[in-house]
Amino acid sequence: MSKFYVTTPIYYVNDAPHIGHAYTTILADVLARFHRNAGDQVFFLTGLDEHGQKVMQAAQKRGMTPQAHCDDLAPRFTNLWTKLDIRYDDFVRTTEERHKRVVRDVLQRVFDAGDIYLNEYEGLYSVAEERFITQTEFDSGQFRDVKMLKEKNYFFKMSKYQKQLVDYIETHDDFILPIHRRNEILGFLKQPLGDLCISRPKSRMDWGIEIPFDKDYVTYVWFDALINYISIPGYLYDDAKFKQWWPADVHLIGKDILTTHSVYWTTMLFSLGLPQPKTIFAHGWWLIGDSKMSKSLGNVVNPLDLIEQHGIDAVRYYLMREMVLGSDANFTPESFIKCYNSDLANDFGNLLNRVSGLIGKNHGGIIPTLGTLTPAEEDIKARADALPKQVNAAITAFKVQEAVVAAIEFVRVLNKYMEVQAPWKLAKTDMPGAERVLATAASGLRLSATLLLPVMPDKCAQVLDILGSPDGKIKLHPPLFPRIEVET
RNA sequence: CGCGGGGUGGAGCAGCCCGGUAGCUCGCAAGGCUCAUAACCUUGAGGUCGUAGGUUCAAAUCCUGCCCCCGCAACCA
Repeated sequence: MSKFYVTTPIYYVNDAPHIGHAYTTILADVLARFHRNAGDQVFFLTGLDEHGQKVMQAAQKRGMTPQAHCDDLAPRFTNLWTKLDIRYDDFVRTTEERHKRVVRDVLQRVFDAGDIYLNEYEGLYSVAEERFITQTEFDSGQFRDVKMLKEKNYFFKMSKYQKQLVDYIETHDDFILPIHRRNEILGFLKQPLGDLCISRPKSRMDWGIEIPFDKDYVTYVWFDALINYISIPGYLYDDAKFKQWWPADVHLIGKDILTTHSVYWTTMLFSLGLPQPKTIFAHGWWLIGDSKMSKSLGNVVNPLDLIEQHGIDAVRYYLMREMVLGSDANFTPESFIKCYNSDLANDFGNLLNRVSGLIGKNHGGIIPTLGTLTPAEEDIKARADALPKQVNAAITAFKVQEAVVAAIEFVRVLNKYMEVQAPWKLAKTDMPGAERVLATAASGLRLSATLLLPVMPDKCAQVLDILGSPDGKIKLHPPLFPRIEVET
């Protein structure tokens, strides 16, 4: 038995959650559930990033104080997580004192260690990005709201750790995944790394955590936010807890925030003398019908709509089944319906109906016991024995799609087995044979449901309840995944 | 030389890091079954894995060149 500490990014509270937030969080939940089922001690942390300029602006626009704005939006996230069946172990809000005190302490420590210095800087500042940009970046034309700004600020000596970071990445294969992201970062690190501006003068922006050694400044939102990964497990305040959980096993992130995690965060940890997380995993984006999801295009998918129509488990299944971790995936209602009908209705749900129906009709509703195996059952059993290992290996390698596919393929094997053995025929001539087949199918279905439990907690629990145990009585049930009929 | 992603049977994809007879789902055709959510099962048609070279006994997979497609104001996993 080991421990598993998984994090999601803490989401920036300037708007309502969308499918992207939901995806990352569901992914974390699925991994967490797999590890819990494997007997691991699990700590699953998610939460909200509530400081920074954009939050302040969003609040101003609504005529609210930043805190009131955050307090208003926070339940929209937590309520969604409830609806999505997310079982996190802790939920951090960066405006909480238990987080802020650690950020202040970290700033002080890094400062005392000589890794923070004050410097006057004049340069191009992107209001939108909340940071100074280089001339090259400005020339790219990708930044708006750029103005010349001259001010004193505190800088973190990121450059000091560049070599150490490169060495670390090169000697730790699983540190940044997938591999192409690792190469991307190594490529980025071939250029000299600058230092990171980590302060904002209150005169310009005061919605943040005050820097302990200079009350005229608050700290940069990323320097604040990243620390949640250690503040919540008790860094500096609960040694036992911190020792138990840190380093994290995986920081799940979207590919857009790879640099902040693999460069900013890692060098911060070096400065603190803390071990690095085992893995930083950057997944891809959900594209909506081949284009990026964006609010201005109006194609942002609200996960709640889908859930209301088809149930949370189907949505969780689709998201895990469809995206190869690390690549982008395409979200369309059509592909959702295909995936649902094919895997869940026709294969999984239908197999349950076949098995439970036959047991009900021919065997008095009592789930038969196995009896003597024939080669056909030996074959099923061999596959069944191999399956959990296969699924666990896939999960360990962050190949969630593979794990899900392996489980559903086994369901197809069972459907085929049923077809070949035809227990509905055997019932007329060979009752023990019919029982043997149905017992095998029921047991296989229980295994599939057990393996898919992390992905579809509710539906799989229902399957396990319906099929109970050998010798038990099946429960009557409506179709678990009614087919979605598409009107043409 | 801006950055990144991608080009695999009709559609959507996996495989590529760790070379070894090209796989899945959907669709299509024929057949089977009839317990089941018009679901299930079998067989078949259909691909020189963008392209030109290279390495190798062997390349979708590694290397090099080229072509084509997509995304890149803000929001944002």
